[in-house]
Amino acid sequence: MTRVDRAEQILEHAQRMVQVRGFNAFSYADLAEATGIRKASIHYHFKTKAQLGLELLERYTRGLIGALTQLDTLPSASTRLEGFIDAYRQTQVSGAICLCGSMASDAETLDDATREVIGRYVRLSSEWVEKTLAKGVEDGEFAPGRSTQDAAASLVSALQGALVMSRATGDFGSLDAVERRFFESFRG
Amino acid sequence: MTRVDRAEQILEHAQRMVQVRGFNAFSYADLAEATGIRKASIHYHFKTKAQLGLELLERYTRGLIGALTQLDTLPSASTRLEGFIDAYRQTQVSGAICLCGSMASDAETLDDATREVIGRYVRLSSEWVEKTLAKGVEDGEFAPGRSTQDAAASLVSALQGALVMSRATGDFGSLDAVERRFFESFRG
DNA sequence: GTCTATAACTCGATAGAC
DNA sequence: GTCTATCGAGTTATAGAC
Repeated sequence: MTRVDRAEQILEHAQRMVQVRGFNAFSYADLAEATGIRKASIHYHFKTKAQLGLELLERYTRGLIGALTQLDTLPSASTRLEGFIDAYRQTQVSGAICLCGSMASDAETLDDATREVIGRYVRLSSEWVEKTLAKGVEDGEFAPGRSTQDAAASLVSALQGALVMSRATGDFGSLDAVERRFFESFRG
Repeated sequence: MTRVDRAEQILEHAQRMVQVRGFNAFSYADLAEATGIRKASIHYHFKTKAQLGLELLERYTRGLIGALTQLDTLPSASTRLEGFIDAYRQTQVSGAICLCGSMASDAETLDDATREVIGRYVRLSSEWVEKTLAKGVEDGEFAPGRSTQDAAASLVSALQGALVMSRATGDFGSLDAVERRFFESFRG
């Protein structure tokens, strides 16, 4: 297997493990078992676990940017925002939480560079929602009056929280509640 | 030191560590250093780490029930809800996240009994908010029309998420945004 | 209750052969 | 690129003295 393919395979498994179990609850031994190569070979691709975590987040952020670019091609602000929320729903039904939400929980055990990428992901999300919301208001699709900035920050927090809570309660309904309240507040 | 005092002291330190670093990122050695006794003595009070985690959550839930009972003595629904949100703000400024939010992130590494207590905590919170909101509407303090159940589930998710996100971004403003939007939606 | 000592294991990481 | 082998440190947990 080529270097990039193998690295990609490792990142794929590692991401899933972080999203399901947490960054401090999986090991190179787990990755070795999942990929079918030995621990030492994982170190060849990712020298340290901290480095693996950083590349995981950078890759995840690239994925976000790609997804948002895709969503931007949709015709209305509401369909774009529905698509955004749907991505969280997909994460939820797969039994995972957001990679950044998971790593933010362990933030104090990570280095500054890694924490910075998490912050950037959250800001990117929030700013995209705010921009999309403002466009919707501008186009007359949404009712004006509410703060688009507060709405964006609230939505991102609520979606992140809903994923974490639903895994503990087994109740997936809070994500729907978040979505309903979000759109309700911009109804004319 | 008596048995109960020592156990209480250990729980106090352990809770802080879980809220700041995560359940899988602190050890009996850390607790030994914090309390000034040896690792083996910690095991005398809490046989296993899983047992410590369970007792941590049960104690935290008792704290919630006590706090909600206190809040129920306040004169209006809005002051009660402000008090509820303020508790999250205090957690935030102390650099921590909710104990249940932290452990919910590691939920897949915990046993069923422990997960159950987390779920109970979330349900208790959400039901109290819903009840308080409904009372406010009934008393004419809040405008009717919105689903109190959706609002409660959204608020709890958003507060939990805001704590996690703010630690990664360094921006404490999302909690204020959540609060403003929550009360805004019930304004006449 | 708290101690010392240690078992049994897992962790991230490295050296060096192929 | 992947392997075997191993290091040193950390982990939870227990036995038994005081």
